[in-house]
Amino acid sequence: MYKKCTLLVMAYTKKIDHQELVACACKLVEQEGVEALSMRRLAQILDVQASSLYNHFADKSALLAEVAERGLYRLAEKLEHASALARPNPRHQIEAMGLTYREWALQHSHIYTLLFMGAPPLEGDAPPSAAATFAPMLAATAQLVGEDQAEAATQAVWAFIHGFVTLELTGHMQRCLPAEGFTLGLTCLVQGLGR
Amino acid sequence: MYKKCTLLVMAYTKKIDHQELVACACKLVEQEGVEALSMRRLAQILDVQASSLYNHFADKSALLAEVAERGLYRLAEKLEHASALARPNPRHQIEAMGLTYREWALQHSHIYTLLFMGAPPLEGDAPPSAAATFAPMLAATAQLVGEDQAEAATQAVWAFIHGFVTLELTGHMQRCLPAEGFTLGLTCLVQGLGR
DNA sequence: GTCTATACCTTGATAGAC
DNA sequence: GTCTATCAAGGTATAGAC
Repeated sequence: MYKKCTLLVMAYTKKIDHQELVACACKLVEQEGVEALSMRRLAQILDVQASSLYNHFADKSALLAEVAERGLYRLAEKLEHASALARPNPRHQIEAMGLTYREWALQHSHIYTLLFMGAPPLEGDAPPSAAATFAPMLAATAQLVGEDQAEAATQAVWAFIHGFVTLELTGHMQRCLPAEGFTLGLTCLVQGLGR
Repeated sequence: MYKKCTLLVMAYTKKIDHQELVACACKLVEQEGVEALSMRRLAQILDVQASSLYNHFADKSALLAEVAERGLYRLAEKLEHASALARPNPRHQIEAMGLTYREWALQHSHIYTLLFMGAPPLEGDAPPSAAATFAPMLAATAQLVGEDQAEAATQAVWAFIHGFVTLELTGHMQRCLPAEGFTLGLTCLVQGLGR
């Protein structure tokens, strides 16, 4: 009797923790990609009805934004760490960040795709955690080419790394061992920038 | 009477020309992107029922492959032309191809997205028109760094250009004038490769 | 070769009971 | 906060009449 009563009282009470929800969404995206993340699928994993999810965020895009931000912070941490290890030589820092960036992107391909291969960033023009991601690269390039050209140099280095990674991820660069072109290009680019 | 008879005879006869169909699909993708290309939409534009389209290709992916191949040939033509104009200096050729590539990609953003930002190429590992696209770049890099490193150098240059273009197309590089970082990076990369 | 009609799937999101 | 039930779209593809 008491048990039954307890169960009835327990019905329709909190089952979802927000952090757990986002973590689950991250995991799903990381393993199967953005297109695998549907309300129904996510609800099924959390053992909940799809409509219940809407009590925890406005719509799907809000959830995806949280997933993306989490990923971006992870990447930023890695880059900062790599840069710190290679200090104080800016060339070494840039090359180290490049290798780290590529490694992370290949290991978290679906998250990376969500971050940089999809639609433009949701917010106006200044993502919240984006600044932290590029800060170490900006610092290193500033040391290498001066403050004036730091932004352009960062763009160039980022473009190269991002381009290489995305070509690998989309399967457009399977011939020959890709790492060769990567290190060659990164070295040459840094060399060219540094004079 | 005769008129009516003629109309009846004309009914259920050929309305779709294959070339026209592909051209229409190209136009639609070029203007509104791949996701805008649905069987219903395409049929509506051609003033035909959606099911009729299946008499002209097996499925949607076959149609998309035709659209992509057409675009790739267009790009290949542009690159070949740009390279020819800048001969015989390989550095000038590479830089010219880079500028042309970027220009074409930005002008045909949706086609470019279809070509290089989506799933891996459909065929096993050797696209038909891909070779033609990269031939001039391979020739120029071979002249610059030798046959041995030509492939790696081509990968590096391609990665840079592709990366820059895709970051522009996805809106991840709107701050500051992007062309600055592009020419800077391309010049430095070519410079670094050529010694 | 085109037509009508439809089967069958997916998705995001909402209303109202509890 | 969760539930059931449902809406409103959208997609690819097929069967069979003409």
